[in-house]
Amino acid sequence: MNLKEFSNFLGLSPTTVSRALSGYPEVSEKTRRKVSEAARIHGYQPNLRARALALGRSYSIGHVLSSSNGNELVNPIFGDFISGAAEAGAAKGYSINLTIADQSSEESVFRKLKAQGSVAGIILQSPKVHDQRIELLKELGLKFVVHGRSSGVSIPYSWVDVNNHRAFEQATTFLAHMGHRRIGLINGCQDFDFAHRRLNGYLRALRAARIEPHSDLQTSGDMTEANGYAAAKAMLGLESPATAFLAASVMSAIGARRAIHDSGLELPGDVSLIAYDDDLSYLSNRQSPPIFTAVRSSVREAGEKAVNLLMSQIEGKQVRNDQVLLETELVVGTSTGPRKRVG
Amino acid sequence: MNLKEFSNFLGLSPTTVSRALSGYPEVSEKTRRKVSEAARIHGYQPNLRARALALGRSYSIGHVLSSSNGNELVNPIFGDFISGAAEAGAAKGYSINLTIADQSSEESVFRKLKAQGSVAGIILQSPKVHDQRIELLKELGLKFVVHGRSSGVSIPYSWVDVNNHRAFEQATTFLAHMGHRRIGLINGCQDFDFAHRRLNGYLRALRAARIEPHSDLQTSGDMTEANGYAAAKAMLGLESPATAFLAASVMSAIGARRAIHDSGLELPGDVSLIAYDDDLSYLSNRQSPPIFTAVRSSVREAGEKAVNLLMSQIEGKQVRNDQVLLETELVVGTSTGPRKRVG
DNA sequence: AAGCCTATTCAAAGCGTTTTGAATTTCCCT
DNA sequence: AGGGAAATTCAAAACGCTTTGAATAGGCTT
Repeated sequence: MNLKEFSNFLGLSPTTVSRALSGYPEVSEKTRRKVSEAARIHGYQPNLRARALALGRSYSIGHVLSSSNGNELVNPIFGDFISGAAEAGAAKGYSINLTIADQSSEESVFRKLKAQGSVAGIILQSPKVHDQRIELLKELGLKFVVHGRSSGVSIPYSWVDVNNHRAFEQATTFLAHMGHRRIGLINGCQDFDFAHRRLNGYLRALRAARIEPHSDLQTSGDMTEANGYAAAKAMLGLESPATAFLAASVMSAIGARRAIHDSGLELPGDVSLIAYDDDLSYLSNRQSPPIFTAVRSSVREAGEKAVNLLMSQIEGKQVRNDQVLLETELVVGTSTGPRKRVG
Repeated sequence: MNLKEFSNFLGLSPTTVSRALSGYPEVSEKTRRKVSEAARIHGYQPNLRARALALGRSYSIGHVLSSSNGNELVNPIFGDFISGAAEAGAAKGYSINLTIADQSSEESVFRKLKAQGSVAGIILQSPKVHDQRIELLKELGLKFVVHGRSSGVSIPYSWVDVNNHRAFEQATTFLAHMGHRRIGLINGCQDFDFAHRRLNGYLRALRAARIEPHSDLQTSGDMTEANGYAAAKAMLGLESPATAFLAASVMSAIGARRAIHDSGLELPGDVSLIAYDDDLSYLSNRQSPPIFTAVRSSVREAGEKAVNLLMSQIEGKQVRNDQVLLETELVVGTSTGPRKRVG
């Protein structure tokens, strides 16, 4: 059933029906009621494609999932992030348009999204240090919000990020106060901006505590269980082994925990461990007390915030470069304790 | 730049340009080359919304993410599944349309997708036992493929599923052959069809091995680390404790592993553990030897297969009810061993 | 060079909305 | 009852594409 048929059936013009349904004031309350009642009963809904064409905009928010070719690593936070984003969008009638692109085709995907007009705006994920895509998106004139920031990009843009620097500085300091001086950092991939900031926060705290940083105690890589295991295992095997760890995700923390057990050590008796906790729904660390001492910030909430920012940009008149910095909370769980005195 | 401008610029009619770009035979090779060259240089791409309207179909595949209200649990397999789906879709120019709905609004979301014509077809996720949505989708005349099956639904429909029954039967038998007789099942939520089938596979193997099933040894719930821990902990505390576990996901297996260590037991010395492994990219169990003995099937592959099935249904003339049953492989890792003889 | 058939190209009519500007109705006032 | 303003309603023109049916150009044959 299309508008023409439906309005014929009602004995009204398409104009009136369209206006009645969109809530314009030029239509009498009586006919509006009649129309919306009939629409409900007969299940009439305006065709979204036609509507988008006439309106010149699509009620859809683009996400481009990047598949680093070959290595098809899906970010574990993706599910929770997108679910938050979808919910925030749904509240205003937006749905999510998901595309996938490898590094080489990403630019052309953005251009296509722009030319085809299939999205009203874009959420950019996992920015790298000096991420080229930000300038590209500005240049293309696409509206976007970045989940994260990109060090080295000087033009203004809109973002939602966690205070990663402060989070890792705080966590490192916490361990230092417990007497730990061999603190291993199991970081995410260095290319990513958030990993970069976390490293800086860690180094800053070490400096403040007058602890010499050691490259042996700093690793970075995919935030998988396996990598967490390998990194922790290596740092426990050093001549002067780590007595505490900072893991970039609960997933790597789980791997580290396995390495600790494998090495015949106890948590938190022999070794301490702090995780960065994205508060993922299927990997909850919200027991009381929490399993892992952690710096926590909900990635779902970040998804919601990012979409809300984007929508205010879409609906707003002027371009705004709103920025939201989320703080983490340090929650103390059962994985940390004072450094064990040897001998 | 739209078609009219672009064709004006080329000194050709919109008709010819449109045909040249869509590869119709009625246009000379010479002009086609000229047109596509110019399109590349000037970055012309047909507006997707207008195209969809004219063609009467959208190049988009719908996924409805269900947010069981309040409890916002995102399925951990979602990321990998959707990434496989997106990739298969992208190969044929389809993008993914993601909507979110809670249980109560799900039906109206389907109706809306149909009425608005915003998707060419739908992928239905995580079917329950006798899932109402299947009949609804048939009735609405939407094309769809189910990821999983639904026991109790008798009408024919298209699906991609793993042989869950066989997988759990095989895993249980494997443990029984190692001498285990107290085998705990840490299952997914019973409402879901896959959990139902897994339970049946487990029971069948027990029967074949002449082991009496015990309700103490069967739990079901969200496939989280926390639940895996709680379930295993309880079964290890029984008067006659479990000596082996089957976990419905690697995530619950990790929780179970923690419970085992917490109870002062060793893996696989004291207790054995088999996981169902979705082969998630960030939770890989592909080390050699694998950490967990597991029944494995890639959920990413399932995503690809489901979308391919859907697209053949969309593009094909007649409605086909293709069905794909994926088999799991049993990979032996370091988490299983013969039952420890006591005393 | 004329004639015919085929290979190209084009103008115009959709697709299902929204929206502009005009036409109609309604209502109130004198 | 008549006139004018305000409140409703409508016809027609976009939006940017595809596609049908008609028109033109091109290539052969005689």
